[in-house]
Amino acid sequence: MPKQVDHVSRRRLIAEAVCHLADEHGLEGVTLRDVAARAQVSMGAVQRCFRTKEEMLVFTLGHIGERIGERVRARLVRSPAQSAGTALGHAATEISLLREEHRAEARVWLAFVAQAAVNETLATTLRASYAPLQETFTRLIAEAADAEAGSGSDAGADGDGDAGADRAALVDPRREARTLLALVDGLTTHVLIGHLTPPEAQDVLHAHLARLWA
Amino acid sequence: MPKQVDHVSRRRLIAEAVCHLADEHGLEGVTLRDVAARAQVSMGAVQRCFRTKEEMLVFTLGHIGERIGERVRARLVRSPAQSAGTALGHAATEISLLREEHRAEARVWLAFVAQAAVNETLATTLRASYAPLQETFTRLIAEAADAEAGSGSDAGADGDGDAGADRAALVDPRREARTLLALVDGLTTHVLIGHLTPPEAQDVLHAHLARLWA
DNA sequence: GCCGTTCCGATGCGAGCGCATCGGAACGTA
DNA sequence: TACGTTCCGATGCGCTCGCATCGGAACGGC
Repeated sequence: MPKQVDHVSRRRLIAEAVCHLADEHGLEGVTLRDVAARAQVSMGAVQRCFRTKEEMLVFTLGHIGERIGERVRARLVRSPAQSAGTALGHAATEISLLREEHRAEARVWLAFVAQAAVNETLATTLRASYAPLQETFTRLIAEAADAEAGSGSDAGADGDGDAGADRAALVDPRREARTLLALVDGLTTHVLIGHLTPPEAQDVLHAHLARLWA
Repeated sequence: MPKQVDHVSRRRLIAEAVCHLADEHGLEGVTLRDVAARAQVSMGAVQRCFRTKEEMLVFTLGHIGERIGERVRARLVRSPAQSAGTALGHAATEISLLREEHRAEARVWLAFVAQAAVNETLATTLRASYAPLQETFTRLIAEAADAEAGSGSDAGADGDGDAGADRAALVDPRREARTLLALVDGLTTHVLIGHLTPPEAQDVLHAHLARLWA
């Protein structure tokens, strides 16, 4: 066998270049030539890895989705000892992409989301990333509600003596997960366009989470 | 004076054409030629109205923002007799753009939001639309909280006897407005990419509003 | 009726795009 | 070492883009 290259890692390398360019100039600023230049490979190499530009974009989107999902998972195993409620807060903070180092990722994500609204292939890829994310959040919320129902309230300020079980029955974990996911995406968007500052968004998110249990 | 045309109405006509095209193929599918064809004018006419493409896009964005803001305002004056709480619900439903006839508007909006993340001019225009919207929601929430504090709870199911005043003090209207705005935008986005169905989003929104007062 | 002004449709230009093509470099195998 | 296979960098093609240009149509004032 003659020269052989690692296609997988090269595809990832190219996907990273796509991300950098999309972060700077939006998806419209992503051209095969610029991608090749940014990835330090030739255009021919890019064309070998991806038959068309769309194939490249779809792969990149999947790549980002995987990375974000992985980050949430990593964050969850990093803090397993604490309550499900705090774990939920950590996970939500993780996907809100508010920290400066993830701002670029958020911009790229937003660019793809907009494109997915008019491109079914991208939309499918995007949904494939959202589904497990929502699943994870649903589970976390259910666990947190169970924990709250089982023990007394740990951080509540008011003297409400009602059993948590009642509240757990009132909270629909799936609906709450959807709410949280949509809220986080909306906050991220508003930060990106400068309508909210990161601390303001953080404050909103924190308040929402706090109300979930209070 | 020789031939004179109504520039204002022509600009609006062109803006509508931009919206139609952006709805179908995203902002990338908006070219001067296609816009001219869709608006049934020549390319020269488009170039006369807008010196550059960007100027056209900025105007279009402002146009949409104005239209949405106007719709909210119209909805509010149409149902003034009811409580501030229901008015809030109506306004939120209005900007969530979930109804089929507004889905196109939502897609265009999303396309512009994504572009605004990498284009300061668009971002400024966008913020100019969000600011009064948030202002309106802040006011509505404050009024609703006041009304709740003044009278007894009207729809609460639990037998909680706490005075509403305490709760009103706990609710920060501005923060709630930010939350609601972000949630609505997130829900709209998730509907557009097919992650949620309109009824699901409607359900989430309704539950969130209900919890605001309960 | 001629003129001055405003408008616009058609056309051209340079640039940049995605994609196809191909000659040769690189490298394991015999 | 000679060969066969895999890879890739360079180049070209056809196309579309935003924008500039310009000749003439439309129309009120003199």
